[in-house]
Amino acid sequence: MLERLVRKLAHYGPVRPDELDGLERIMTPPRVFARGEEIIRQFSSPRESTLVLAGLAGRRVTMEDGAAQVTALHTPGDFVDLHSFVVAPLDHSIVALADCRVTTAPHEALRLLTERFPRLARALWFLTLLDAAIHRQWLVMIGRRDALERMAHLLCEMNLRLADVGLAAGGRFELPLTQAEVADVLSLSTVHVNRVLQELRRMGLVAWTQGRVEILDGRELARLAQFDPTYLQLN
Amino acid sequence: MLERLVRKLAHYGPVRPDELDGLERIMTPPRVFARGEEIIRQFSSPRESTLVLAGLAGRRVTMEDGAAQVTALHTPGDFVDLHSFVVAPLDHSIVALADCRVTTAPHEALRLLTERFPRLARALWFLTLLDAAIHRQWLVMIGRRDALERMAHLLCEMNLRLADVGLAAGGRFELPLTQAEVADVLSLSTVHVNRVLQELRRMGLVAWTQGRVEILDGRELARLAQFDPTYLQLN
DNA sequence: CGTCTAATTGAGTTTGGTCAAATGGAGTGG
DNA sequence: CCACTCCATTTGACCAAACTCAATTAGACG
Repeated sequence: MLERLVRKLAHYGPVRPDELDGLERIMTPPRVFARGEEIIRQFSSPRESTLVLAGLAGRRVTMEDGAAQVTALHTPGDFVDLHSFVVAPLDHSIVALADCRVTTAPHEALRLLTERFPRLARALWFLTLLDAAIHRQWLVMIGRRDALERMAHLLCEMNLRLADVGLAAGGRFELPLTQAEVADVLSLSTVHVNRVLQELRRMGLVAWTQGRVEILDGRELARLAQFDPTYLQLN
Repeated sequence: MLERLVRKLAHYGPVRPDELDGLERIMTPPRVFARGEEIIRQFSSPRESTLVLAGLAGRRVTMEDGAAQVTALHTPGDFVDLHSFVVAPLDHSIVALADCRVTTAPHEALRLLTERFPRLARALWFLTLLDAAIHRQWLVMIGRRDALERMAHLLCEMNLRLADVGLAAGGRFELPLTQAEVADVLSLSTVHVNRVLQELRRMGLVAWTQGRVEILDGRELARLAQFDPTYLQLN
Protein backbone atom coordinates (compact mmCIF):
# COMPACT_ATOMS: atom_id res chain seq x y z
CA MET A 1 0.00 0.00 0.00
CA LEU A 2 2.80 2.41 0.84
CA GLU A 3 5.01 1.44 -2.07
CA ARG A 4 4.68 4.76 -3.87
CA LEU A 5 5.21 6.78 -0.70
CA VAL A 6 8.33 4.78 0.07
CA ARG A 7 9.67 5.47 -3.40
CA LYS A 8 9.32 9.18 -2.70
CA LEU A 9 10.84 8.96 0.75
CA ALA A 10 13.75 7.10 -0.79
CA HIS A 11 14.73 10.27 -2.62
CA TYR A 12 15.79 11.51 0.79
CA GLY A 13 17.46 8.25 1.71
CA PRO A 14 16.60 4.56 2.04
CA VAL A 15 13.73 3.73 4.38
CA ARG A 16 14.70 1.05 6.89
CA PRO A 17 12.40 -1.95 7.41
CA ASP A 18 11.56 -0.96 11.00
CA GLU A 19 10.66 2.54 9.87
CA LEU A 20 8.46 1.21 7.08
CA ASP A 21 6.87 -1.25 9.47
CA GLY A 22 6.10 1.58 11.87
CA LEU A 23 4.51 3.61 9.10
CA GLU A 24 2.39 0.71 7.90
CA ARG A 25 1.06 0.09 11.39
CA ILE A 26 -0.27 3.60 11.90
CA MET A 27 -2.07 4.06 8.55
CA THR A 28 -5.84 3.78 8.72
CA PRO A 29 -7.95 1.67 6.31
CA PRO A 30 -8.35 3.23 2.85
CA ARG A 31 -11.29 5.46 2.07
CA VAL A 32 -12.66 6.59 -1.26
CA PHE A 33 -13.63 10.05 -2.53
CA ALA A 34 -15.43 10.67 -5.81
CA ARG A 35 -14.21 13.22 -8.31
CA GLY A 36 -15.31 16.67 -7.19
CA GLU A 37 -15.64 15.79 -3.50
CA GLU A 38 -13.89 17.82 -0.86
CA ILE A 39 -11.42 15.64 1.02
CA ILE A 40 -10.56 18.28 3.62
CA ARG A 41 -12.29 21.58 4.19
CA GLN A 42 -10.44 24.92 4.31
CA PHE A 43 -9.78 26.23 7.86
CA SER A 44 -10.30 22.81 9.43
CA SER A 45 -7.66 21.40 11.79
CA PRO A 46 -7.29 17.73 10.90
CA ARG A 47 -5.97 15.28 13.51
CA GLU A 48 -4.51 13.10 10.81
CA SER A 49 -2.63 13.55 7.54
CA THR A 50 -3.99 12.18 4.28
CA LEU A 51 -1.96 10.14 1.81
CA VAL A 52 -3.18 9.65 -1.76
CA LEU A 53 -3.10 6.00 -2.84
CA ALA A 54 -4.85 6.40 -6.18
CA GLY A 55 -6.35 9.26 -8.15
CA LEU A 56 -5.49 12.94 -8.22
CA ALA A 57 -6.03 15.59 -5.57
CA GLY A 58 -5.51 19.35 -5.51
CA ARG A 59 -5.13 22.11 -2.97
CA ARG A 60 -7.59 24.80 -3.91
CA VAL A 61 -8.10 28.33 -2.65
CA THR A 62 -11.45 29.81 -3.61
CA MET A 63 -11.80 33.56 -3.58
CA GLU A 64 -14.67 35.88 -2.80
CA ASP A 65 -15.48 36.53 -6.44
CA GLY A 66 -15.59 32.79 -7.16
CA ALA A 67 -12.22 32.63 -8.92
CA ALA A 68 -10.07 29.73 -7.76
CA GLN A 69 -6.38 28.96 -7.64
CA VAL A 70 -5.08 25.44 -7.35
CA THR A 71 -1.75 25.76 -5.52
CA ALA A 72 -0.71 22.12 -5.73
CA LEU A 73 -1.52 18.86 -7.47
CA HIS A 74 -1.02 15.59 -5.61
CA THR A 75 -0.46 12.24 -7.22
CA PRO A 76 -0.48 8.77 -5.65
CA GLY A 77 2.28 8.53 -3.05
CA ASP A 78 1.86 12.19 -2.01
CA PHE A 79 0.71 13.32 1.39
CA VAL A 80 -1.73 16.14 0.66
CA ASP A 81 -1.57 17.71 4.09
CA LEU A 82 1.45 16.40 5.91
CA HIS A 83 1.97 20.01 6.98
CA SER A 84 -1.18 19.81 9.07
CA PHE A 85 0.85 17.53 11.36
CA VAL A 86 2.80 20.63 12.36
CA VAL A 87 0.72 23.63 11.28
CA ALA A 88 -2.98 24.22 11.83
CA PRO A 89 -5.45 25.29 10.59
CA LEU A 90 -5.31 24.48 6.90
CA ASP A 91 -5.24 27.56 4.66
CA HIS A 92 -6.91 25.84 1.73
CA SER A 93 -9.21 22.94 0.93
CA ILE A 94 -8.19 19.61 -0.56
CA VAL A 95 -10.38 18.37 -3.39
CA ALA A 96 -10.50 15.13 -5.32
CA LEU A 97 -9.79 16.04 -8.96
CA ALA A 98 -10.32 12.43 -9.94
CA ASP A 99 -11.80 9.54 -8.00
CA CYS A 100 -9.37 9.03 -5.12
CA ARG A 101 -8.41 6.30 -2.73
CA VAL A 102 -6.68 7.65 0.36
CA THR A 103 -5.41 6.52 3.73
CA THR A 104 -4.48 8.62 6.75
CA ALA A 105 -1.81 8.83 9.43
CA PRO A 106 -3.11 10.00 12.84
CA HIS A 107 -0.98 12.88 14.08
CA GLU A 108 -0.46 11.45 17.53
CA ALA A 109 0.88 8.19 16.10
CA LEU A 110 3.00 10.15 13.68
CA ARG A 111 4.49 12.12 16.56
CA LEU A 112 5.48 8.99 18.44
CA LEU A 113 6.87 7.39 15.31
CA THR A 114 8.99 10.39 14.33
CA GLU A 115 10.35 10.70 17.86
CA ARG A 116 11.47 7.11 17.66
CA PHE A 117 12.96 7.51 14.17
CA PRO A 118 14.53 10.97 13.69
CA ARG A 119 15.69 10.05 10.23
CA LEU A 120 12.15 9.18 9.20
CA ALA A 121 11.08 12.52 10.63
CA ARG A 122 13.55 14.23 8.33
CA ALA A 123 12.39 12.16 5.37
CA LEU A 124 8.83 13.36 5.99
CA TRP A 125 10.11 16.90 6.45
CA PHE A 126 11.80 16.41 3.08
CA LEU A 127 8.42 15.66 1.47
CA THR A 128 6.99 18.95 2.69
CA LEU A 129 10.08 20.78 1.45
CA LEU A 130 9.57 19.21 -1.94
CA ASP A 131 6.08 20.68 -1.97
CA ALA A 132 7.59 24.06 -1.14
CA ALA A 133 10.13 23.74 -3.96
CA ILE A 134 7.29 23.02 -6.36
CA HIS A 135 5.42 26.05 -5.04
CA ARG A 136 8.47 28.19 -5.81
CA GLN A 137 8.74 26.77 -9.29
CA TRP A 138 5.08 27.52 -9.89
CA LEU A 139 5.63 31.07 -8.66
CA VAL A 140 8.26 31.54 -11.35
CA MET A 141 6.13 29.81 -13.95
CA ILE A 142 2.97 31.80 -13.20
CA GLY A 143 4.76 35.06 -12.52
CA ARG A 144 7.23 35.18 -15.37
CA ARG A 145 6.23 32.81 -18.16
CA ASP A 146 3.58 33.17 -20.84
CA ALA A 147 0.62 30.86 -21.22
CA LEU A 148 2.25 28.46 -23.68
CA GLU A 149 5.33 28.02 -21.51
CA ARG A 150 3.24 27.50 -18.40
CA MET A 151 1.23 24.75 -19.99
CA ALA A 152 4.38 23.10 -21.33
CA HIS A 153 6.00 23.32 -17.90
CA LEU A 154 3.03 21.75 -16.15
CA LEU A 155 3.03 18.83 -18.55
CA CYS A 156 6.79 18.29 -18.16
CA GLU A 157 6.45 18.34 -14.38
CA MET A 158 3.49 15.97 -14.21
CA ASN A 159 5.17 13.60 -16.62
CA LEU A 160 8.23 13.30 -14.38
CA ARG A 161 6.31 13.15 -11.12
CA LEU A 162 3.98 10.47 -12.40
CA ALA A 163 6.81 8.50 -14.00
CA ASP A 164 8.55 8.57 -10.62
CA VAL A 165 5.71 6.57 -9.08
CA GLY A 166 5.21 4.34 -12.10
CA LEU A 167 2.17 6.13 -13.50
CA ALA A 168 3.73 7.55 -16.63
CA ALA A 169 5.84 5.90 -19.28
CA GLY A 170 6.97 7.01 -22.69
CA GLY A 171 5.42 10.42 -22.12
CA ARG A 172 1.96 8.91 -21.66
CA PHE A 173 -0.09 9.43 -18.51
CA GLU A 174 -3.57 10.09 -17.17
CA LEU A 175 -4.36 13.69 -16.25
CA PRO A 176 -8.14 13.78 -15.95
CA LEU A 177 -8.54 17.55 -15.58
CA THR A 178 -11.05 19.67 -17.46
CA GLN A 179 -9.69 22.72 -19.22
CA ALA A 180 -11.42 24.85 -16.57
CA GLU A 181 -9.48 23.01 -13.85
CA VAL A 182 -6.23 23.46 -15.74
CA ALA A 183 -7.08 27.17 -15.91
CA ASP A 184 -7.30 27.21 -12.10
CA VAL A 185 -3.84 25.67 -11.89
CA LEU A 186 -2.12 27.90 -14.45
CA SER A 187 -3.93 31.14 -13.57
CA LEU A 188 -5.42 31.48 -17.03
CA SER A 189 -8.96 31.69 -18.35
CA THR A 190 -10.64 28.56 -19.64
CA VAL A 191 -10.78 30.04 -23.11
CA HIS A 192 -7.08 30.70 -23.14
CA VAL A 193 -6.22 27.22 -21.91
CA ASN A 194 -8.14 25.90 -24.87
CA ARG A 195 -6.25 28.07 -27.34
CA VAL A 196 -2.90 27.20 -25.83
CA LEU A 197 -3.63 23.49 -25.99
CA GLN A 198 -4.57 23.82 -29.63
CA GLU A 199 -1.29 25.58 -30.25
CA LEU A 200 0.68 22.78 -28.53
CA ARG A 201 -1.20 20.24 -30.64
CA ARG A 202 -0.60 22.24 -33.80
CA MET A 203 3.10 22.31 -32.95
CA GLY A 204 3.04 18.54 -32.68
CA LEU A 205 4.26 18.52 -29.07
CA VAL A 206 1.34 17.09 -27.14
CA ALA A 207 -1.86 15.11 -27.58
CA TRP A 208 -4.41 15.37 -24.75
CA THR A 209 -7.86 13.86 -25.09
CA GLN A 210 -10.24 12.23 -22.63
CA GLY A 211 -7.90 12.87 -19.76
CA ARG A 212 -5.00 11.02 -21.40
CA VAL A 213 -1.87 13.02 -22.15
CA GLU A 214 0.74 11.95 -24.63
CA ILE A 215 3.90 13.98 -24.96
CA LEU A 216 4.97 13.66 -28.58
CA ASP A 217 8.19 15.68 -28.46
CA GLY A 218 9.52 15.83 -24.92
CA ARG A 219 12.78 17.51 -25.82
CA GLU A 220 11.10 20.40 -27.62
CA LEU A 221 8.41 20.68 -24.93
CA ALA A 222 11.06 20.94 -22.22
CA ARG A 223 12.99 23.50 -24.23
CA LEU A 224 9.84 25.57 -24.70
CA ALA A 225 9.06 25.35 -20.97
CA GLN A 226 12.69 26.02 -19.97
CA PHE A 227 12.12 22.99 -17.79
CA ASP A 228 14.91 22.10 -15.36
CA PRO A 229 13.85 19.15 -13.18
CA THR A 230 16.40 19.82 -10.43
CA TYR A 231 13.71 21.20 -8.11
CA LEU A 232 11.88 17.86 -8.09
CA GLN A 233 14.85 16.21 -6.31
CA LEU A 234 14.41 12.95 -8.19
CA ASN A 235 18.18 12.30 -8.23
CA MET B 1 21.04 37.22 19.30
CA LEU B 2 18.35 34.62 18.71
CA GLU B 3 15.55 36.62 20.28
CA ARG B 4 13.65 37.16 17.03
CA LEU B 5 14.04 33.55 15.94
CA VAL B 6 12.74 32.40 19.29
CA ARG B 7 9.73 34.65 18.93
CA LYS B 8 8.93 32.91 15.64
CA LEU B 9 9.53 29.45 17.04
CA ALA B 10 7.19 30.31 19.88
CA HIS B 11 4.31 30.43 17.41
CA TYR B 12 4.70 26.67 17.27
CA GLY B 13 5.09 26.34 21.03
CA PRO B 14 7.31 27.64 23.82
CA VAL B 15 11.03 27.01 23.40
CA ARG B 16 12.53 25.38 26.49
CA PRO B 17 15.73 26.82 28.02
CA ASP B 18 17.78 23.73 27.17
CA GLU B 19 16.60 23.83 23.57
CA LEU B 20 17.45 27.52 23.30
CA ASP B 21 20.80 26.90 24.92
CA GLY B 22 21.53 24.17 22.40
CA LEU B 23 20.63 26.47 19.53
CA GLU B 24 22.79 29.28 20.85
CA ARG B 25 25.80 27.01 21.16
CA ILE B 26 25.76 25.88 17.54
CA MET B 27 25.36 29.25 15.84
CA THR B 28 28.50 30.64 14.24
CA PRO B 29 29.76 34.21 14.73
CA PRO B 30 27.77 36.82 12.77
CA ARG B 31 28.87 37.84 9.31
CA VAL B 32 27.86 40.84 7.24
CA PHE B 33 26.68 41.12 3.62
CA ALA B 34 26.23 44.41 1.83
CA ARG B 35 23.09 45.25 -0.09
CA GLY B 36 23.21 43.52 -3.47
CA GLU B 37 25.62 40.77 -2.41
CA GLU B 38 24.77 37.15 -2.99
CA ILE B 39 24.59 35.32 0.35
CA ILE B 40 24.19 31.87 -1.18
CA ARG B 41 24.59 30.89 -4.81
CA GLN B 42 21.96 28.96 -6.76
CA PHE B 43 22.65 25.22 -7.14
CA SER B 44 25.13 25.23 -4.24
CA SER B 45 24.76 22.68 -1.45
CA PRO B 46 25.44 24.56 1.78
CA ARG B 47 26.60 22.64 4.88
CA GLU B 48 24.95 25.16 7.14
CA SER B 49 21.70 27.12 7.27
CA THR B 50 21.69 30.90 7.39
CA LEU B 51 19.64 32.95 9.84
CA VAL B 52 19.00 36.65 9.22
CA LEU B 53 19.82 38.78 12.27
CA ALA B 54 19.36 42.18 10.64
CA GLY B 55 18.51 43.47 7.20
CA LEU B 56 16.39 41.96 4.46
CA ALA B 57 17.13 38.98 2.21
CA GLY B 58 15.33 37.48 -0.76
CA ARG B 59 15.26 34.19 -2.64
CA ARG B 60 15.71 35.01 -6.28
CA VAL B 61 15.39 32.92 -9.41
CA THR B 62 16.99 34.50 -12.45
CA MET B 63 15.89 33.32 -15.85
CA GLU B 64 17.65 32.95 -19.15
CA ASP B 65 16.25 36.17 -20.57
CA GLY B 66 17.39 38.09 -17.48
CA ALA B 67 13.96 38.41 -15.91
CA ALA B 68 13.93 37.59 -12.22
CA GLN B 69 11.38 36.36 -9.74
CA VAL B 70 11.81 36.81 -6.01
CA THR B 71 9.98 33.87 -4.43
CA ALA B 72 10.42 34.90 -0.80
CA LEU B 73 11.41 37.82 1.38
CA HIS B 74 13.17 37.14 4.67
CA THR B 75 13.19 39.46 7.65
CA PRO B 76 15.30 39.28 10.82
CA GLY B 77 14.50 36.08 12.70
CA ASP B 78 13.97 34.10 9.47
CA PHE B 79 16.13 31.23 8.35
CA VAL B 80 16.61 31.81 4.63
CA ASP B 81 17.60 28.26 3.79
CA LEU B 82 16.62 26.01 6.62
CA HIS B 83 15.39 23.65 3.90
CA SER B 84 18.96 23.13 2.77
CA PHE B 85 19.36 21.17 6.04
CA VAL B 86 17.17 18.51 4.44
CA VAL B 87 17.12 19.22 0.70
CA ALA B 88 20.05 19.94 -1.58
CA PRO B 89 20.98 21.57 -3.85
CA LEU B 90 19.35 24.95 -3.54
CA ASP B 91 17.02 25.80 -6.44
CA HIS B 92 17.54 29.56 -6.14
CA SER B 93 20.04 32.08 -4.87
CA ILE B 94 19.78 34.13 -1.69
CA VAL B 95 20.56 37.81 -2.04
CA ALA B 96 20.93 40.62 0.45
CA LEU B 97 18.25 43.18 -0.44
CA ALA B 98 19.51 45.45 2.31
CA ASP B 99 22.74 45.31 4.31
CA CYS B 100 22.44 42.09 6.28
CA ARG B 101 23.93 40.60 9.42
CA VAL B 102 23.58 36.83 9.49
CA THR B 103 24.66 33.83 11.51
CA THR B 104 24.62 30.19 10.51
CA ALA B 105 23.77 26.79 11.98
CA PRO B 106 26.03 23.95 10.74
CA HIS B 107 23.89 21.09 9.47
CA GLU B 108 25.74 18.42 11.38
CA ALA B 109 25.21 20.25 14.67
CA LEU B 110 21.60 20.86 13.73
CA ARG B 111 21.13 17.14 13.12
CA LEU B 112 22.47 16.24 16.55
CA LEU B 113 20.42 18.94 18.22
CA THR B 114 17.15 17.96 16.54
CA GLU B 115 17.70 14.31 17.38
CA ARG B 116 18.10 15.26 21.02
CA PHE B 117 15.06 17.58 20.97
CA PRO B 118 12.29 16.22 18.70
CA ARG B 119 10.01 19.08 19.64
CA LEU B 120 12.60 21.60 18.52
CA ALA B 121 12.88 19.64 15.28
CA ARG B 122 9.17 20.09 14.75
CA ALA B 123 9.40 23.79 15.59
CA LEU B 124 12.04 24.20 12.89
CA TRP B 125 9.92 22.12 10.52
CA PHE B 126 7.12 24.55 11.36
CA LEU B 127 9.25 27.46 10.14
CA THR B 128 9.73 25.83 6.75
CA LEU B 129 6.01 25.11 6.54
CA LEU B 130 5.33 28.75 7.24
CA ASP B 131 7.50 29.60 4.25
CA ALA B 132 5.45 27.17 2.17
CA ALA B 133 2.19 28.74 3.36
CA ILE B 134 3.50 32.13 2.27
CA HIS B 135 4.48 30.66 -1.09
CA ARG B 136 0.90 29.45 -1.54
CA GLN B 137 -0.49 32.82 -0.60
CA TRP B 138 1.81 34.47 -3.14
CA LEU B 139 0.63 32.01 -5.78
CA VAL B 140 -2.92 33.17 -5.22
CA MET B 141 -1.87 36.81 -5.10
CA ILE B 142 0.22 36.66 -8.28
CA GLY B 143 -2.07 34.31 -10.13
CA ARG B 144 -5.46 35.78 -9.39
CA ARG B 145 -5.15 39.37 -8.20
CA ASP B 146 -4.53 42.55 -10.13
CA ALA B 147 -1.52 44.78 -9.64
CA LEU B 148 -3.11 47.10 -7.09
CA GLU B 149 -4.31 44.21 -4.93
CA ARG B 150 -0.92 42.50 -5.09
CA MET B 151 0.90 45.56 -3.90
CA ALA B 152 -1.61 46.09 -1.12
CA HIS B 153 -1.28 42.46 -0.08
CA LEU B 154 2.49 42.60 0.04
CA LEU B 155 2.41 45.66 2.26
CA CYS B 156 -0.14 44.09 4.62
CA GLU B 157 1.97 40.95 4.88
CA MET B 158 5.27 42.72 5.50
CA ASN B 159 3.65 44.97 8.07
CA LEU B 160 2.45 41.98 10.10
CA ARG B 161 5.62 39.95 9.69
CA LEU B 162 7.84 42.84 10.70
CA ALA B 163 5.57 43.82 13.59
CA ASP B 164 5.84 40.23 14.81
CA VAL B 165 9.58 40.66 15.32
CA GLY B 166 9.33 44.19 16.63
CA LEU B 167 10.35 45.94 13.42
CA ALA B 168 7.04 47.56 12.57
CA ALA B 169 4.70 49.60 14.71
CA GLY B 170 1.70 51.72 13.87
CA GLY B 171 1.93 50.68 10.24
CA ARG B 172 5.42 52.11 9.90
CA PHE B 173 8.39 49.99 8.85
CA GLU B 174 11.55 49.90 6.74
CA LEU B 175 11.27 48.21 3.35
CA PRO B 176 14.36 49.34 1.46
CA LEU B 177 13.46 47.89 -1.94
CA THR B 178 13.71 49.74 -5.23
CA GLN B 179 10.65 49.71 -7.42
CA ALA B 180 12.52 47.35 -9.75
CA GLU B 181 13.00 44.90 -6.87
CA VAL B 182 9.34 45.15 -5.91
CA ALA B 183 8.54 44.36 -9.54
CA ASP B 184 10.56 41.13 -9.22
CA VAL B 185 8.52 40.18 -6.16
CA LEU B 186 5.09 40.99 -7.57
CA SER B 187 5.72 39.80 -11.13
CA LEU B 188 5.08 43.22 -12.58
CA SER B 189 7.14 45.62 -14.66
CA THR B 190 9.00 48.43 -12.95
CA VAL B 191 6.86 50.97 -14.72
CA HIS B 192 3.67 49.38 -13.50
CA VAL B 193 4.90 49.19 -9.93
CA ASN B 194 5.45 52.90 -10.11
CA ARG B 195 1.94 53.59 -11.38
CA VAL B 196 0.35 51.32 -8.79
CA LEU B 197 2.24 53.00 -5.97
CA GLN B 198 1.07 56.36 -7.18
CA GLU B 199 -2.47 55.06 -7.16
CA LEU B 200 -2.14 53.80 -3.57
CA ARG B 201 -0.74 57.19 -2.56
CA ARG B 202 -3.52 59.01 -4.39
CA MET B 203 -6.04 56.85 -2.53
CA GLY B 204 -4.45 57.93 0.73
CA LEU B 205 -3.63 54.36 1.81
CA VAL B 206 0.16 54.31 1.85
CA ALA B 207 3.21 56.55 1.94
CA TRP B 208 6.48 54.97 0.82
CA THR B 209 9.58 57.08 0.40
CA GLN B 210 13.27 56.43 0.97
CA GLY B 211 12.62 52.84 1.90
CA ARG B 212 10.23 53.78 4.71
CA VAL B 213 6.66 52.58 4.42
CA GLU B 214 3.79 54.10 6.32
CA ILE B 215 0.37 52.50 6.07
CA LEU B 216 -2.12 55.33 6.43
CA ASP B 217 -5.34 53.33 6.28
CA GLY B 218 -4.70 49.74 7.24
CA ARG B 219 -8.33 48.72 7.27
CA GLU B 220 -8.98 49.90 3.75
CA LEU B 221 -5.66 48.50 2.51
CA ALA B 222 -6.48 45.08 3.93
CA ARG B 223 -9.96 45.23 2.41
CA LEU B 224 -8.50 46.10 -0.98
CA ALA B 225 -5.96 43.25 -0.70
CA GLN B 226 -8.58 40.81 0.63
CA PHE B 227 -5.92 40.17 3.24
CA ASP B 228 -6.57 37.34 5.69
CA PRO B 229 -3.55 36.86 7.98
CA THR B 230 -4.46 33.30 9.00
CA TYR B 231 -1.73 31.84 6.79
CA LEU B 232 0.98 33.64 8.76
CA GLN B 233 0.15 31.56 11.86
CA LEU B 234 0.79 34.46 14.24
CA ASN B 235 -1.96 33.29 16.64
C1' DC C 1 28.66 70.95 -10.53
C1' DG C 2 28.57 66.54 -12.55
C1' DT C 3 27.34 61.74 -12.15
C1' DC C 4 24.67 57.93 -11.18
C1' DT C 5 20.75 55.62 -9.91
C1' DA C 6 15.84 55.60 -9.05
C1' DA C 7 11.53 57.40 -10.03
C1' DT C 8 8.29 59.19 -13.23
C1' DT C 9 5.79 60.14 -17.55
C1' DG C 10 3.93 59.32 -22.27
C1' DA C 11 2.73 56.69 -26.35
C1' DG C 12 1.80 52.71 -28.53
C1' DT C 13 1.43 47.55 -28.27
C1' DT C 14 0.21 42.92 -26.75
C1' DT C 15 -1.20 39.09 -24.19
C1' DG C 16 -4.73 37.22 -22.30
C1' DG C 17 -9.56 38.22 -20.51
C1' DT C 18 -14.63 38.63 -21.20
C1' DC C 19 -18.86 37.64 -23.24
C1' DA C 20 -21.72 35.10 -25.99
C1' DA C 21 -22.71 31.63 -29.04
C1' DA C 22 -21.87 27.22 -31.44
C1' DT C 23 -20.30 22.53 -31.54
C1' DG C 24 -19.42 17.94 -29.86
C1' DG C 25 -19.84 13.79 -27.19
C1' DA C 26 -21.44 10.84 -23.54
C1' DG C 27 -25.17 9.26 -21.06
C1' DT C 28 -30.33 8.73 -20.37
C1' DG C 29 -35.03 7.82 -21.06
C1' DG C 30 -38.75 6.99 -24.16
C1' DC D 1 -32.68 3.87 -32.17
C1' DC D 2 -33.51 8.56 -31.50
C1' DA D 3 -34.29 12.79 -29.08
C1' DC D 4 -32.80 15.24 -25.23
C1' DT D 5 -29.81 16.91 -21.72
C1' DC D 6 -25.68 18.16 -19.73
C1' DC D 7 -21.21 19.37 -19.73
C1' DA D 8 -16.82 20.27 -21.93
C1' DT D 9 -14.73 22.12 -25.80
C1' DT D 10 -14.29 25.38 -29.34
C1' DT D 11 -14.81 29.76 -31.93
C1' DG D 12 -15.26 34.79 -32.79
C1' DA D 13 -15.38 39.61 -31.64
C1' DC D 14 -14.08 42.91 -28.72
C1' DC D 15 -11.71 44.79 -24.57
C1' DA D 16 -8.44 45.99 -20.94
C1' DA D 17 -4.66 45.43 -17.79
C1' DA D 18 -0.18 45.53 -17.97
C1' DC D 19 4.09 45.64 -20.96
C1' DT D 20 7.69 47.82 -23.80
C1' DC D 21 10.39 51.43 -25.27
C1' DA D 22 12.12 55.80 -24.79
C1' DA D 23 12.66 60.06 -22.69
C1' DT D 24 12.51 63.11 -18.65
C1' DT D 25 12.85 64.42 -13.83
C1' DA D 26 14.42 64.04 -9.18
C1' DG D 27 17.61 62.89 -5.48
C1' DA D 28 21.82 61.56 -3.39
C1' DC D 29 26.53 61.90 -3.24
C1' DG D 30 31.30 62.95 -4.23
